[in-house]
Amino acid sequence: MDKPRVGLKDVARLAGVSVKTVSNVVNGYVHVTPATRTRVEAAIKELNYRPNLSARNLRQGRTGIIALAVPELDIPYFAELARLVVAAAEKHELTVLIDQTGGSREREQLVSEGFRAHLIDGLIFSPLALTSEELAARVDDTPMVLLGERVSAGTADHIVVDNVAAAKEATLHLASLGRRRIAAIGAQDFAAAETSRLRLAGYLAALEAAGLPADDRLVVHVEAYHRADGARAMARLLDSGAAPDAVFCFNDLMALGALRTLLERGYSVPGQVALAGFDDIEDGRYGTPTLTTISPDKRAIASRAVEFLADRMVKGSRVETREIRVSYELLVRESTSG
Amino acid sequence: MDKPRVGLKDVARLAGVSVKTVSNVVNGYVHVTPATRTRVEAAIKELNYRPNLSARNLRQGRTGIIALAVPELDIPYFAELARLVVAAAEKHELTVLIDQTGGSREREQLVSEGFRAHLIDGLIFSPLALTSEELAARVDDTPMVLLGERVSAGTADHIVVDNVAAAKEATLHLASLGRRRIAAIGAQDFAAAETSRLRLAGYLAALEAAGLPADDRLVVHVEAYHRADGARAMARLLDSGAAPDAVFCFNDLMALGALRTLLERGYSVPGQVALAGFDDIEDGRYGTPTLTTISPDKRAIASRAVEFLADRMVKGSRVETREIRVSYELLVRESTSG
DNA sequence: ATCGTTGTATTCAACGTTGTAAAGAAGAGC
DNA sequence: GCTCTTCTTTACAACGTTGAATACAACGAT
Repeated sequence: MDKPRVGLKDVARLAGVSVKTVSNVVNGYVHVTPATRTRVEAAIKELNYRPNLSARNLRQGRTGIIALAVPELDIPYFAELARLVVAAAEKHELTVLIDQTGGSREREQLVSEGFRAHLIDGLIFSPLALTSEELAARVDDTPMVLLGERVSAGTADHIVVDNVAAAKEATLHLASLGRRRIAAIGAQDFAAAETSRLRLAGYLAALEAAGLPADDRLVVHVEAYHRADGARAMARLLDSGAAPDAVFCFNDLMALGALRTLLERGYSVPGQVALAGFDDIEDGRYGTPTLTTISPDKRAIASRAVEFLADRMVKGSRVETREIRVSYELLVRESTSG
Repeated sequence: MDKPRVGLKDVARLAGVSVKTVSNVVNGYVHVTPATRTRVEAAIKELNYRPNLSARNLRQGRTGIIALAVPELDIPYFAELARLVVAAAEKHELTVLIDQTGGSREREQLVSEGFRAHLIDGLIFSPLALTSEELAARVDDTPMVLLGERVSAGTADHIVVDNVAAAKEATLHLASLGRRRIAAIGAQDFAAAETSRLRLAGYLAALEAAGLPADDRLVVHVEAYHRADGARAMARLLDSGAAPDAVFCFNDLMALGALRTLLERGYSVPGQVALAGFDDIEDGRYGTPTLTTISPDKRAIASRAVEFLADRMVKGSRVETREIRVSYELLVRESTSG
């Protein structure tokens, strides 16, 4: 008795009705006599029947599953986002399947080319390695919503935060504290590094607006946006003798790494070096000092992304591609105001 | 031209072969002439054909999808675990669908009762609210592997860490530093709180072994295992006048919260209060001070869980239920050895 | 020539659902 | 009693795929 595999057929036989009637009961169709309904429900319970989703999906041409493709789940920003997306999807009766790309071009290529085709009805994608051009070259026609800035990505719906303005605001905040040697951690060179480019642009714009000179030695490049990268970058910055009195890290994770390095070496934060990050991850609220950061409206990102996707799943590609900017907020905490 | 929906049929027509032949090519069946294969492959590419997984699944009776049900993705421990499970599943050619239960009895009940039935081939479940009895009462016959201690859960495969021994070791470590008033943060009362019970048992065992008196005022109860709970618990502990000189937190997240409270109030760590956690999440390695913790072998947990599941998906319920203990390690860091 | 044998391709049915169309039952109105 | 309508239930086909069985060559070996 390993696989009794019960289907509508079995329930129907037991209840003495047709398969379709059982189907009707399961789907809450209105015109079913209370008597039959009860009988069928009893049979369902007795056999412990569960609808076979594969069959249903095949028949209906849709699965009710959407994918969320992010670089890594244990980057807190994406974990928080994932939680919110799953919650938002639930409201639309959608299930979320999470794909980890590891930020590798290869895996992102796969995702974009639709290797989950026919399994998912839509895709929310936060690309790291793919350029706008590569994304535009996509052939698969599964509805997709992109997260994160991609210049000229007119080929898909798009949820963005005004990275330039936000980075500028964060940097200006540091300047407003009287800091003159404001460093930036998180510059990146490769083609697809939009986030880095935009935040750097905001940083530079702020320096100019504040009448501060831009100094190449204050801009530190990193490989990835992890704690370890921030820690290393900070170490390099300090060793270089650039003597920063403030640092804007392009994300919170690097800021936490940088913070660790600073404290390890006996610097006081914000006394000697003020520190600001980007993302508002929960860790930043519990470190010592707590972390000043740019807080993008993640809840909005998640819910708008799901909305867009749900909409496009109905309307198909007939609608113009849309782009939405969600709001952000500068949260001043101890790392700049202790 | 909204939904051209290409299937084997269309490819077959274009290539001038039968549907089955196309299927054979897609599945890498050996006996296909190079000529036909090339022709079919050309047709596939031209039409941009993708196999319909729902149909395939329906036919084969399996989906290749397993679910991982955890309380919350943005609890770093689970995020890290999720990443490892996804990676392990990939090796078995399985896709992971992640379910967030929020730790609510209702959602956990749903998961356990198999509301994803027929969509998933197996389930890796880390329950929080359900008792062993409730889990044992499960009717759904989808293979399941449980993560985390559940006394007498002989009904499903089971991956555990020796929580009692680990908690004891952590506490003994604190005692070995000469601390006499070692507090515990993370006690819980409800029926299903196995983790809490076991770690508490380990803590008490260590006190006894070290010849220290157990003091109720040093044991703090919490609602959940988040940073905020740890912070509040620590505050209560300090306010109560219990004057601890060390604290063992039942997870790292609470330890980070507790750390925040301690530093905020000017305590030196580990000078005045030493601090140890459990889980070895990455945050703990970058705080200041870095966090002493018990590091369960998460990689093993993930890979064994997937292995067990894959095995049971083949063998069904014929095999005896198994239980595996994975190893752990005490990592001494600054919060106890600064 | 005949008989396997092997390799290649096809036909057919089935997986479990649900939409469509239509059949049967039960009143309402004449 | 008869038709017309409304409610309830049914039979059938189809979704796209693949396993089983089978047809058809081509080739050696008899």
